[in-house]
Amino acid sequence: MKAFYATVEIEGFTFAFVVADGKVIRAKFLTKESDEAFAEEIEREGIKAERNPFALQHLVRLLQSYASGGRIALEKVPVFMNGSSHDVKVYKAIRRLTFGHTATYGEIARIVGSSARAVGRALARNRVPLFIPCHRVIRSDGTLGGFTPSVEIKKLLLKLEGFSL
DNA sequence: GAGTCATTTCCAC
DNA sequence: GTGGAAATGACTC
Repeated sequence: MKAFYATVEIEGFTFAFVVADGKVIRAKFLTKESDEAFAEEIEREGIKAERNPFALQHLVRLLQSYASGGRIALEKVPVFMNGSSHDVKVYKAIRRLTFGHTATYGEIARIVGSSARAVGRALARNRVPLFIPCHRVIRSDGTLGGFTPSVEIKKLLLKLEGFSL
């Protein structure tokens, strides 16, 4: 598969994403690893990704304005969802959450007919964070819950969307 | 199967 | 109201 990748700085974190066939197939906040390491990780999955911010400049701009506080509907960007049918149901439910809205794990669970615990597991495996806005899913007691790789990122993203934490 | 979770809910204090 | 335990369901090994 032929794919392109690019990175964007969001609030001091590097966000890398891979696009193939006009869809985002993989995204990740890089905490420790370099973007080269990210490219290698992608390649191990059988995807040859070439760094080409120019080809992806539309998305790069979108992310940059999101990073500077713009109301960008990232959940509208086409993504490739892989995972079990349960995972995909969870992802679809979450993509209905628009900018500035949140839901609890339990609410998502009721929509897809599973349990809060299972929703958390599905989100932990989310391959396209931000585009599937898993940071908008919080715990019912008002605390954040978890985030991979770091809740600090979840906190930042929610702050970007206007929540005071 | 047993063990692992990015949770929730219920029931004693 | 708080704290702990049980229920929970999908997943991995």
